[in-house]
Amino acid sequence: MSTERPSRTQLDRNDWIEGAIDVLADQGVAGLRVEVLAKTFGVTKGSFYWHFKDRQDLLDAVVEVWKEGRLRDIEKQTTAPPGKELEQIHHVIDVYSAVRNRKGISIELAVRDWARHDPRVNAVVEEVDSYRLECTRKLFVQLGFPDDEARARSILVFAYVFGHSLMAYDRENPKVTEFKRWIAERITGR
Amino acid sequence: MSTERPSRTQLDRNDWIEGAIDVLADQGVAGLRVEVLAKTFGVTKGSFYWHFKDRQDLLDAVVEVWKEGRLRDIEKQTTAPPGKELEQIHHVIDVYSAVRNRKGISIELAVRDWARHDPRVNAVVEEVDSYRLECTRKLFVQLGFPDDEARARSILVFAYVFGHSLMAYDRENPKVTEFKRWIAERITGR
DNA sequence: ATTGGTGCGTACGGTACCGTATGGAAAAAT
DNA sequence: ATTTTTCCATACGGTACCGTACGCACCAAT
Repeated sequence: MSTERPSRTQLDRNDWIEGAIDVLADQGVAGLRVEVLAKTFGVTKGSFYWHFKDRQDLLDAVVEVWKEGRLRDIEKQTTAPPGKELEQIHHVIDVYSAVRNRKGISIELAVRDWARHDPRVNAVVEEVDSYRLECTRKLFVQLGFPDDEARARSILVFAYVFGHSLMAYDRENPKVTEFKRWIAERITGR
Repeated sequence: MSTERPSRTQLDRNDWIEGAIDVLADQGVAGLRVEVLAKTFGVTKGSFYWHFKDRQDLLDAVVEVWKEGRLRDIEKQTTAPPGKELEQIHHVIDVYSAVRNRKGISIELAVRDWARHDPRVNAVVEEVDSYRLECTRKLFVQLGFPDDEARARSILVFAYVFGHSLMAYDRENPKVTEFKRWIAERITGR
């Protein structure tokens, strides 16, 4: 229905995982059913149970792939040449609260909701959050802020962007861009 | 298992709805099953289908009750006598990001996740959000901020508190209180 | 040509639900 | 004391899944 590959002859573990992440993005874990997912690939679950032990095996793999992807992205987005730190932080805020990257936000929210009911997922999310906060803290420190203030600002950064995506406030408001800029300035400014 | 009433002889519609909200808080909509809910009351679903047309009927009622409750709370929490506006805003931030009120936060997150997959619920959430933002805007205006800035600060307030509850950053960090205070100051200060 | 592994289809039993039909006890109304 | 209404139990059919057993076609190696 959505992401139908031009019917490659074979499916491997990664194809299943990517498909699962697509479903996760717009249905949540609850919508992640083996037989349904198989149908989107045009195969039966006989194929699925060849590549995976059971449904939980797929879920574990999804979390793992998500985690690795996040850690890589965070590292990429929080390394800045000296003098570009502020710009980099603004970039982070933009990426997470943008209308583009809609899918990324959906995945983020789906995983977080998943984490609320699954301790193992929750542990992964906490790990990712810690890394995010730590990397952002460093950026603020390099900007000359004291360590505690850098920590507080990092928390504010991500609480804001995630909360903003929760509220989905992008409903046809022409001043939204202006508000976003003001807020970003408020978070990062002196 | 959780909120077992001392077995009142009868159950009415409201009992079911309140029980449903409890389940919603710690399982999400996906965990809201008729037969399961009946079991927590010590009755069978025969009782449920007496009070409700079907499962959707219960879900609609839950959303409605949630909405009304929110609107009342918002009004209560955003009316301040002149001179107490700042204090009131800080109170709002506290309530939503507190360790107490854990259930309220769980419900809030569950409803928001629900809204992502149900347009009708989404409409209600947007309505509630609008009211929250509007009421908070007024408080900021009364504090002397220009209108646009008041709007931006309102968005920041709720994006922050919801995002903060998403991150669940209250894990044994002794400085959390201090950070929260700094952030709240940053959001409301000049 | 035969063998063995790979990748998937088919078929099955089992579970957890939803919604309906029906009956029955107990309280309320008459 | 009936009758009616209220509230719930029981029983049933149906659906959407999960996981397993097994079969079959295809390809590679020998």
